[in-house]
Amino acid sequence: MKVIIADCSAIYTGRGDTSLPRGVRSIIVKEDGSVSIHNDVGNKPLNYMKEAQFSEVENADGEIVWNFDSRKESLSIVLHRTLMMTEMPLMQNDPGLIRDGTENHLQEWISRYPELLGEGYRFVEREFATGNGPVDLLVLDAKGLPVVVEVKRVAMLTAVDQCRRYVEAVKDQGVHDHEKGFIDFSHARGMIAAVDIRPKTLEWAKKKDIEPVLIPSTWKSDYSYTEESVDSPELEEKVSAAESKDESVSG
Amino acid sequence: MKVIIADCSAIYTGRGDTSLPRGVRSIIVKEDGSVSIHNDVGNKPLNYMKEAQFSEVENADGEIVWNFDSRKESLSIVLHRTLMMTEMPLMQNDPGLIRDGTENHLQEWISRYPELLGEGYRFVEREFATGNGPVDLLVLDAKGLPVVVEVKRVAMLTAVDQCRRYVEAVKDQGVHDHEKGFIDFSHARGMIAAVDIRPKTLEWAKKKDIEPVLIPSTWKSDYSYTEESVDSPELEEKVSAAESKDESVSG
DNA sequence: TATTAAGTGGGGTTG
DNA sequence: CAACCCCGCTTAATA
Repeated sequence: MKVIIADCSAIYTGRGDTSLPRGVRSIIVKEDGSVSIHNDVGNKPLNYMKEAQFSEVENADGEIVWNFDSRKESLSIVLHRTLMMTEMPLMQNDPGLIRDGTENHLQEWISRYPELLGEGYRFVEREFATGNGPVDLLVLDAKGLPVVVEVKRVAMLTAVDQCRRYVEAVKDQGVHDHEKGFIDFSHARGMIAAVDIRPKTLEWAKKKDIEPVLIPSTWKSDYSYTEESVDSPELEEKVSAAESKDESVSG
Repeated sequence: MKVIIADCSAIYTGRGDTSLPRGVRSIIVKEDGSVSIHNDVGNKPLNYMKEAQFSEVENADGEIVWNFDSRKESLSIVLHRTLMMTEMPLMQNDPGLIRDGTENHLQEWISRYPELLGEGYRFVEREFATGNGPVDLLVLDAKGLPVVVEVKRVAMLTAVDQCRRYVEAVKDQGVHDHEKGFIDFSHARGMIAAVDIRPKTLEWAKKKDIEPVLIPSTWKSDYSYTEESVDSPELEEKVSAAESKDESVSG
């Protein structure tokens, strides 16, 4: 990884178009060709590009220009004055971050306890294809009628939007020949299962006949207690995989 | 800005929970207290936190531990071995990035040419509050009926969701006493104005009575040609504002 | 402070 | 490759 401090300006064209006025910033170039320009505020870079093709040229004013190009975008950085440049090797094949308590975990956990959603509810499928995107959970209520469940940690208005879209999509399917038996989607209902449902979202969901279900925030501790394949094994796996490949300074 | 290269590990708790296994990475600490941990791939940090309260302690193994705390979250970094540490001042009051061709620009441009949306259409308001979020454009059609317009550069399914939510929200308002006259929202319609509408989105929009309108991709050149208050003035304003406040090394 | 939405969103997954 | 969705999204604007 290279770190450069420089009085620089930049122009990006690609998915958008941006220009960065002249100023002293840090430029970080990674081993894979990724580059980012940082000011001294916040975590996001001002400009950036990943896995780019690098080339150095000189402009009409005799200044160094770094070009980073990929198929669809390009970033051009003018180094008006370079104040510092250092380079240090980092770990290769970084195992990366272990996330816990993600929506995916929550979804998996709820699928094991469908009774949380309603008495007599039965789990059918996760990530069920509706035709307008996969819905988190497909379950059957006590009467055997399908319920389409959008799982969220925090539910906002867009969760209601999503859920309605799925309900309407499955209704278009009519009767579905599922491996677990025929499912008649013509009377499908929508449901939002979330640890936190915002007041406005709650109101809107009820108005649109999407049933809100609150999941107790204690689910996480129960999850890590019951589900042994989550914490340490995943970590150990990642670490050992990384170590076996790693040839970096950390070895 | 400080840049540290260290063999480190980290634990974050806050909006989620993550753990970062031990490895050599770069740690960047900015002037405002923001911190981020980078590996040698991509532009995104592994762990990060903004505007945090810093404290340094020592753990049971005699290693240095950096804690970054804010009201709702905390990041703890164990420095097993520090390999490098440098510090350099950057520009203060960075003018930041100038974006061009944003959705906001597109929205403003369309509002000047409401005829694009339909013959005899009149512009009423941008960012009109619907009660379920602000809609990009509120216009009146040739008959004087309100049309709620969602503007997008690229329209996906969520654009249809949004637009429908706005239409349904304004319909709840009934007759609205707008400064430009009474508007009867009971017959409000929805519209998506976008440079690119994806096939599936187009299909879904039609199905849900949201009228799709394609904006020619040439809008950008027309915009920068006709709208003089966009490019150079904004840049100059930002730069001069920054310079007047700036006390950094770039001055 | 909370809500809402855009972003060069990033990144992973699935068809 | 496109479509779709989660993310500790981040950041900005607005009420």
